[in-house]
Amino acid sequence: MTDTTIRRYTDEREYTEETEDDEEEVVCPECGGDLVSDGERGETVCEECGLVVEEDEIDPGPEWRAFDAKEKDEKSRVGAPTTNMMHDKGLSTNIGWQDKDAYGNSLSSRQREKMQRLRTWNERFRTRDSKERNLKQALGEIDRMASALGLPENVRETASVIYRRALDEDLLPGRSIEGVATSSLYAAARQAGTPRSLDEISAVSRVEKDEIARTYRYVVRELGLEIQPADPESYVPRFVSDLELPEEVERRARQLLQNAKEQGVHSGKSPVGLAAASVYAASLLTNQKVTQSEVSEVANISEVTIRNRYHELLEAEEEIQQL
DNA sequence: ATGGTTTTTACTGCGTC
DNA sequence: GACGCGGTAAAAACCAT
Repeated sequence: MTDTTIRRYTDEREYTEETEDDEEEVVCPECGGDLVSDGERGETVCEECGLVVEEDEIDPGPEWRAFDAKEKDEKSRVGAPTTNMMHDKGLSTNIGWQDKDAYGNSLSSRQREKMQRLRTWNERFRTRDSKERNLKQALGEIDRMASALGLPENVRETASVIYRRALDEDLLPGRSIEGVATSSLYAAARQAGTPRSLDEISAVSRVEKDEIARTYRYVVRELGLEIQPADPESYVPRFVSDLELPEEVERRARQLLQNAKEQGVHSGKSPVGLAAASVYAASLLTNQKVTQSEVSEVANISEVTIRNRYHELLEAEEEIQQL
């Protein structure tokens, strides 16, 4: 047991999951020969066997140079690398970037302008309504979960703000809407000081706990959300009311926790466990009849943990009184 | 992967109603 | 004897490296 460890119990540790992939080697899938790109037609052809490898319509990766033909020639790619990451798997309408018609002939300047406008609008609509749909579904989910957890209005709003930001920052591709929605709610609940444990959250979500945790970390990191480790005190009121204990217990519990904090006993421990223990200890001190198993029930914490924690709480209490 | 820390699980003994 | 409580050892979970 060390008192220097200031590990925080969080569900928010960051994992580095970023992988910077190098550009893939461009070789012919058939014969392995070098590929030569034909700027004229936007095709890539194998030197050896003449296989024509289709160029991608709209590059789903770095989108910003899809219209720049010169760049494209220099860094030509084979095929569309990540179509699965797109919500529609790249199946919705795409308009080629080249100003050629179906036969490879150049378009008149009038036509070119027209195509340009079409591209713009097609892109706008495509992304807009996919995002709208996305948002609608997510907000529905957030609402559903929030009411299942008895979370107030402001938390839902925060959650939806977080979700929107995630959407704007293109954090969605590769992650489920559900997962991100759940994570947003989790984050919002914590930010608002009415945290729900991962267990509680995952109970009402359609997503596995693991994924929620992972997505949560990701979202928090990408959006630079600042969320402190949950404060044990914020769980107290809920436990107290679930157990139908008087308000006196709540006050006492808070007091215990504050003392513990001053003594630094709480670092690295589960906030939920601490809260549960404080409630138990407090009801002991105020002569309420509550069993450990009852508390462990509402807090979703093992009795053993409650025992360990509440001893520590009482010790901390004594120490404080001696000063 | 590994290691250190915390939490959980499972079991046991003790006292009381 | 069931129940509440305490303790312990081993397993599992978790975070950090």
